[in-house]
Amino acid sequence: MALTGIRVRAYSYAVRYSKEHKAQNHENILSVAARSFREHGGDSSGIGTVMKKVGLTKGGFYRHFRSKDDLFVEAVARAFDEMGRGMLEVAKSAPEGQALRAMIEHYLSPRHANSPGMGCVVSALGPELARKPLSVRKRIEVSREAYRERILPFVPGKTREEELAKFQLLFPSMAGVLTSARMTLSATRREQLLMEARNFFTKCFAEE
Amino acid sequence: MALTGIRVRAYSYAVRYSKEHKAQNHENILSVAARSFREHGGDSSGIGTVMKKVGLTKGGFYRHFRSKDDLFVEAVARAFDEMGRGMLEVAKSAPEGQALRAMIEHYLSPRHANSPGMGCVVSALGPELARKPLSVRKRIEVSREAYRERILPFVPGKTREEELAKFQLLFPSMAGVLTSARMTLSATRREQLLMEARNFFTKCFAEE
DNA sequence: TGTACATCAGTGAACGCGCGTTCACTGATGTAC
DNA sequence: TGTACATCAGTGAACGCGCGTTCACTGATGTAC
Repeated sequence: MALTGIRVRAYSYAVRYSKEHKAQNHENILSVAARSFREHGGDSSGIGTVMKKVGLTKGGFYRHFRSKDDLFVEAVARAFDEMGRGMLEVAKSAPEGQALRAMIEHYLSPRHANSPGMGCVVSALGPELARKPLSVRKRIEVSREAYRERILPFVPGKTREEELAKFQLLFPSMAGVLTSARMTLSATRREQLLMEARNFFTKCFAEE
Repeated sequence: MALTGIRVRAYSYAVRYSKEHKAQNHENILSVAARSFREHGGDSSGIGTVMKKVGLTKGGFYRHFRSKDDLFVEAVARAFDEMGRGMLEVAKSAPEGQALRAMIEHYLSPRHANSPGMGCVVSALGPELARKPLSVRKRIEVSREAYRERILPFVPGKTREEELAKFQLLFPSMAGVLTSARMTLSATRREQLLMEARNFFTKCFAEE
């Protein structure tokens, strides 16, 4: 055993399942986790549950990730990516000059409010992310910045600083409103809040 | 034992500790919990830790609360109350007509961003609250509404509906920005974000 | 062509740990008589 | 005035449970020879 580590491997052995098979399971774990974390929070969604939903047993988890923290970081990255992809689609299929408006309406839609598992990471996990240890927060900030960079081209502004400043106000504010909407029990009051917020943010950020 | 339950009690017996002593411990548990929940989240701050900080053992907890959920609800109520009290102080010591502006500056201060354990419940626990079972959310909504009613007199508006609409936009938005600020690793970027947000919200809501 | 064997994704049982909760007990109190 | 006793806040050990993690094992694969 100890010797094999030193021995030069001139060829690669076959694996039980194809590389594609493993990659597929890896993807499945990630996307199930990305949803589960946003839906139930990091502490309340366990590895066992995630793996069962993927169709595997929890023991196999560690062939894919080194720890739950690792999964968390990668699932959050996946969630930011999904969210970014959705936003880009909305922006690109909006009429000329209406991209940001369309994104605001998408973000503050009842649909988004009612499906946290498929929605914005900040609104679903923000405070929890802020409490994570530094090493985790550093990695999460990277994927958050990637998300921001995808949205930024659709934020009006003369300079990049101006765009950044607007983004940093608009998106966190919308996240807060969305969280607040999710806290609101009455469906009519929730939808009213979302509507007022759509009007407000559109007027402030997406009108010329 | 079984019989004593049926017997009519014509008087009340003395207790080991005075009523004040128990009430004091009750208060201590609540305020330690209110802080601990906001600092570490509901799942990560345990009854044992809270009781130890109060100077008691965890077994005694159930002489004060029926369950952890009960503590959570009451601690959140306490947190809303503390927050409301602080806000009122800020509002009342502000110059004439500057109350809301002062509250915005207080809310979006670096001090508030750096001490989640003593700050806004929505910013520290929002998504978690939205995930709680209905019975818990109902009780929490009550204390949130009490908080809102204390702030409302300082929100400008011709009708109550107008004030409500403004409150519902301003405070959740600020909560989102605060959470986002707490997620931001760079202290300078965090303070810059807070400053920009103070300017923005003041301009939008507290200027005539 | 045949066979021994290195591979590693996935299994399922087990581990230690901390949690919320329970419970028999303690002991200071002060009322009942 | 004296004493038996009901009280209940708080103690500390124990409970069951689910969690993240570990590990010996399985078994299909296909290369080395």
